[in-house]
Amino acid sequence: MLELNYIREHTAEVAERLAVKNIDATEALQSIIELDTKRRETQKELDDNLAQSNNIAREVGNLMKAGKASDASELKNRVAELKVIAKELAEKLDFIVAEQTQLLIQLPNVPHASVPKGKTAEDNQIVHSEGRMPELPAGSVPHWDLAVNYDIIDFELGNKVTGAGFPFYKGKGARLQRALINFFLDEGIKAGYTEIQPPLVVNEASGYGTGQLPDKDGQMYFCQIDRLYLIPTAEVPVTNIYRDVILKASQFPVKNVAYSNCFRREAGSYGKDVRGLNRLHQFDKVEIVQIQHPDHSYETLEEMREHVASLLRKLELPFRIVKLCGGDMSFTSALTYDFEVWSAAQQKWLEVSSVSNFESFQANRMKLRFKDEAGKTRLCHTLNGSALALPRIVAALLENNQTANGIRIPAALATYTGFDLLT
RNA sequence: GGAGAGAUGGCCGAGUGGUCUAAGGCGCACGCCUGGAAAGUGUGUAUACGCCAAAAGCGUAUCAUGGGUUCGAAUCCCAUUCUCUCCGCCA
Repeated sequence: MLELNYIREHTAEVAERLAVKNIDATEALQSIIELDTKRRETQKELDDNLAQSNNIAREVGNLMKAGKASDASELKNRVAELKVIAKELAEKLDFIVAEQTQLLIQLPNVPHASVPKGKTAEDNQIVHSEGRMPELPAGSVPHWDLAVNYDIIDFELGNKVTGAGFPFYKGKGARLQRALINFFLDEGIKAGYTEIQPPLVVNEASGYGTGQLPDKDGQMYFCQIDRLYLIPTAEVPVTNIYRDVILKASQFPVKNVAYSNCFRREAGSYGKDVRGLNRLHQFDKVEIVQIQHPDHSYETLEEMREHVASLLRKLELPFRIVKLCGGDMSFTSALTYDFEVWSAAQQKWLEVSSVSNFESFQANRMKLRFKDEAGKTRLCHTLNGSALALPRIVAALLENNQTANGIRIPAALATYTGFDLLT
């Protein structure tokens, strides 16, 4: 949620920057500001009314104590009158605030000044490329075939037991999953992150805190009877640790790394993009989250970007980094780098990580603040990134490293799998 | 799931209808004292919104959350959430 004061003081600028995300917010912003004026007027009236009531109640108390109860009845009536007005004002205020919040909560984050204009992924900026795209031997196949040939991932079984998008990992496939999770976590810990094991379901307040609600309501699995959501990413429980928290400036940067299953309904997805591991309803991901002083969040974004790059380097995967254009960015982000690995058999780039700075957008929703040097309470900046999401990494590892003798496992990972050739 | 008890400021804890912007203690910050430190001592110590050009100041709200009773609620009533104890079930 954007900060109200900022909107009030930089209305034109906010509208301009939201236009980069292809959002015409002029009308919404206008309404928000009009509502804000009304809100303040109404609150002033209400506060004054309540102040009068409080004063009279105090007088009544004094009269009672002085034994002049009869003198108080006039005053009691006066408060009764004030109360009628107060009730109306309170209802009016609630209504205005609800309307304003509704508008505010639907407004996306403004993109950073460096974000390129654009509508779709086509307009994203490639900012870095690295690694060699392998020439695959004749007879090479995509990972969904390798999964069957080596009996390591069973999609059919997933269909039977649960449904599409919930595969079983078996034998060395399961071992490979576990190896990747441990590798990613260990690398995170080495980089100074504290490991967290979060709950896999969250309540409504947490969904709002990180911005999944109300924007992505239909994309999360929902457990009706307990009103809990299955997490689409560990970002949600981990960032919400800091909901309603006031940090000390000395605690920056807060660095957490968490492995979790992620659940996504992916409503509306179809076609060949969902083949094999390309898009699943349940998948594994290690997520890094940082909370930082507003003055340093962009340095932190670069640091996180470098961390993710180092992981891909160690996995010997060719990758590129793209800076997302306004139209392709998420609702909550101010600046996002996507990481894509080259999937040699599919002959395409697969997104494996998204590293974002949310500035104060999430912090404002969550009331995540800190005391600055002057003792003033201010909003923190939050950042997160996948480091990394497993399925597409597995797809690329299997495809890129297939040989006549088996699938080669990169050295950094072989320590964890216990084998350097998957046969 | 059943029965009972409870939820107060960063923490502990007092407070069962009016002076509660909540006693007392701990912690923390700053000062005094000291050669320095400890001890001692003094002062301060929440959040949000609003009024104000701004600071100071003032107003309103907040004692788990949401309603209600009352001129007046931390205190009484109702609902919800959470915690603890006992019983049941159970990885």
